[in-house]
Amino acid sequence: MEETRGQLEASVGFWMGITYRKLSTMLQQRLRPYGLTPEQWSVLYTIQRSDRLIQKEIAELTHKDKPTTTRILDQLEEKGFITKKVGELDRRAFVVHATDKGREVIKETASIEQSLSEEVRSIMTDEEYRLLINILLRVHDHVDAKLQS
Amino acid sequence: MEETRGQLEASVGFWMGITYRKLSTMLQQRLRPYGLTPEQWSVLYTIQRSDRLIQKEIAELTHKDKPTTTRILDQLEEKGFITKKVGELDRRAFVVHATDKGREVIKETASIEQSLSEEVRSIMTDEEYRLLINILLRVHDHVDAKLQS
DNA sequence: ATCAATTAGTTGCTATGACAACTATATACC
DNA sequence: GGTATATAGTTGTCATAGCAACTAATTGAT
Repeated sequence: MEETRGQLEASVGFWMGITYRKLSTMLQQRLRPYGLTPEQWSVLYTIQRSDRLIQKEIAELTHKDKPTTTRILDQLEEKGFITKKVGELDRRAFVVHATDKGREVIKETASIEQSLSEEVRSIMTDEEYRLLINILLRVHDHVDAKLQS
Repeated sequence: MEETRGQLEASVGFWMGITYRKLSTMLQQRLRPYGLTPEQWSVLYTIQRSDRLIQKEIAELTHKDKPTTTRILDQLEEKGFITKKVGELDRRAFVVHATDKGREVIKETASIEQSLSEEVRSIMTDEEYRLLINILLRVHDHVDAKLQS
């Protein structure tokens, strides 16, 4: 079956990228009316869920590097979804929290992300789903460990 | 186990993205000495494998859109890995083929991509690997069908 | 207490990808 | 044959990500 899919079918990495981008595009289309991209959504969701995080913590939770986090936060701030406040204990750090508008947009859009997740989940068995997550985490951790060295 | 991984663990899409980027970064680091990125590598590999493709075909085989394909081909051409020739039958199209230098660099680097693929494959059973590919394709096809409409 | 090393965040550069608007050529319809 | 439509490719814009170099504040070592 895979033989009909082009020359790179043997490389699970390429298929992971292709499938991920398709999923991301679909979420992007559904979120567009709310003025959020999928990555902005995930950052805002993380902020709103655990309020009073600093950027470093947001970066860790969302698995983004610091420059990417800075820029996504800039966009969320421009759109009025978050505010940044210089840390009281550590004046290098910014404490980020969601505005009412930010909490509101997450409330409105949470079902969009959730329904896409459920849609994906529905095309496989629970056992397959569990295994998929498990394999992704194993691959991630393996490669992550190698990248440190 | 997944509960310790942050707030987005329920969304397989986010984990697919995070894991894919880790894999891509690792391949990027290993390919760097050869002056190729993972995406450039996959395009050049595809060209060198089925010579005399036109850009549209390359785009389809590598699952990239036309603008992205144009730009990656521009970079490969600048580096002397490919040449473009106006099509004889269809003067809108460019026939792309790999130069000796392009074929040489794929020969030198094929083992890098292969060993990373094998490394990934080694951290799961054959059955898990088969299932992973199969699930990725199913998700891809499902979302792809939805995106058309 | 001072100076070095660490840490939080920013800025710049490059690559990729989605999307829209565009040019040039080819095909179809009448 | 001429016009409408489709197709191949390009260009521009924005968002994300990796990487390197940077600033400012903090911590640590003596």
